[in-house]
Amino acid sequence: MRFSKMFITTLKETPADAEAISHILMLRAGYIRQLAAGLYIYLPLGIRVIERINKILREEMNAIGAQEITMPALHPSEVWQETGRWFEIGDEMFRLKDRGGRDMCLGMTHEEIIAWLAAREIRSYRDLPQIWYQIQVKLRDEARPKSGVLRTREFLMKDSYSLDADEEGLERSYQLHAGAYHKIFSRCGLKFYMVESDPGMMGGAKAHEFMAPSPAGEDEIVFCDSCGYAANVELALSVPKKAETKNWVLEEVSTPEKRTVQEVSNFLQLGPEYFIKSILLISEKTPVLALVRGDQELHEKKLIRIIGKHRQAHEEEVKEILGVEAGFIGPMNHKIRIVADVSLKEGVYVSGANKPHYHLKGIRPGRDFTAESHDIHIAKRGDFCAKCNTPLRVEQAIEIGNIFMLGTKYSLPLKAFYLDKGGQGKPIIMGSYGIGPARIAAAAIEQNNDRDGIIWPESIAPFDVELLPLNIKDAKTAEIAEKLYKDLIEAGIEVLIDDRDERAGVKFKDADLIGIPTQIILGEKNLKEGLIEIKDRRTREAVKVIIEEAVEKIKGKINFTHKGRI
RNA sequence: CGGGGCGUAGCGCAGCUUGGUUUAGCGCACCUGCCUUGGGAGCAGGGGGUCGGAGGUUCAAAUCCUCUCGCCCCGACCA
Repeated sequence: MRFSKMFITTLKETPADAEAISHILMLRAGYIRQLAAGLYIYLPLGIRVIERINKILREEMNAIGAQEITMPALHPSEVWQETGRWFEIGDEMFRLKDRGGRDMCLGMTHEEIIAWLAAREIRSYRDLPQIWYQIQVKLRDEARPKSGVLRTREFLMKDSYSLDADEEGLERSYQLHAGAYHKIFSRCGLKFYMVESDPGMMGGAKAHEFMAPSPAGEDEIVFCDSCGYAANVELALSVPKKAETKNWVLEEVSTPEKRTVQEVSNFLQLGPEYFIKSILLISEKTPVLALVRGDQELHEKKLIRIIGKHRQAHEEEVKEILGVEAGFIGPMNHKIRIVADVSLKEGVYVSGANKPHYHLKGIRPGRDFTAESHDIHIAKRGDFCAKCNTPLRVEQAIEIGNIFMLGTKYSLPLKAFYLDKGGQGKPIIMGSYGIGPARIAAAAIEQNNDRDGIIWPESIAPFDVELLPLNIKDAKTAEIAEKLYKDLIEAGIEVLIDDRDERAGVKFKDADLIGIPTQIILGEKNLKEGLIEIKDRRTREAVKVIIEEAVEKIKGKINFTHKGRI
């Protein structure tokens, strides 16, 4: 491809709207343009990267026996009503009516459509297992699109779905996907982790996320370097540092106007780890008192899994239910359900006395109150691994893929059944698996860039090499550049030749910005000696080679295995 | 949805507080010519905006007021 013919518009300055590195660089280097919030145009360079990623996706999906199909982005509401998600999902679903007044929606994911298809086409256990996938657009009316291509309202997704006869089959399909995902992200040159994740509204028993560590990521993941435990903070278990058990006897202490843990802690000159925070919540059925240690934060999502959907109680409700004003609530003498964090299994604490302006010192869990014990705090750095007691690490990351075991959540309502060997009708066991190609591209940039621009992993760069004839008006330069260009293409290498009549500085700057991993520099002085330069974008190391040997040397530098070309 | 910031030429910005001396300005980009060719050159000439939109105040509005649309960031949410 010729630079002069290709639509490449680089920007010298950082657009004011961009903050994330990948967003800034994709804009500046001419990969994308923004149409509206969360809606992006992919320019010629951008689509080349996406296509290369998609090629890897297809190869690895096909390798585990998955079959490509394509489903509509526009869905009738009925299938979504049958699984209930039409009603469960709120504003995030784009809804519309067709000319006949029928409710429709734009597909945010395709479990319903797959189950619909399976219900019609799968009849016997002999038809199973199946893995179907597509690389197609998803539409979600995100509350807050952000960080360029990292969170958008319309995005490409490789989504696959497994159909199995039983749980063992699902486990196999799940493992096949986990394996394929490892290969995909490795081939894309990403640093990533597979972590346990919350199945959330997708339903089902087990789920994992693939996370590319980056400060631009929206997720936090917790790691144990000793036993390998890795999980999203949304469900990560941890054991907070123990507080020394004091020799207190149970006594009331006066704490006038001191309501928050912070205030009482300062007032009594005691660390927050000696306090019990008591939070009254109203779940769908009943009030629940949640207890966490004063230095811990209550984790809403963990609690949802235990008591279901809930909200904080209003001030009046606190008085009505517990008979005391907020700020002086303690765990003792209540008749309602109490859920305490695991860190409160033992120790001795201070908490509200259930009496205005008084706290109780010397409270012992078990003796003074009883509660259900669950991990309901937010795991943080320095906490200990719940499995092996090693200090945990926390890292920010971009979610680049996820895998879910769904079970029968979709097959039952959509009547996707098959007949087993005994002629019995059984629901198909499903799994669903997603990867966002744009997030792979953005994560690759977040993980690989420098002051001058992008440094693409070879496998997903828009081109393998960029040819830089510095002075295109010099006849010899032009002639050698053209020959090299043709020879490289013939050798199966994808080349961008900067054939513009620009000064050397401009070409260098653009080449570094665009980030093609290998640069071939043709300067007049070197050419006179029969030499060209092969320069590595990442290390900036350059080697001079004899023109005649250039093609072989370049082929040697490019990692062909990475591209799956062998 | 709550909080904050911002909309002036393709991009980055100044002007707005104290309305009129601005036919709205600067840098980059763009067009023409000369010159230059190893890290976003130089000189000369030139084109382009009516200040997000609507309404209002005023003799006079980019500047003041009201409404509205859009974008970014933090939070909530996130199948």
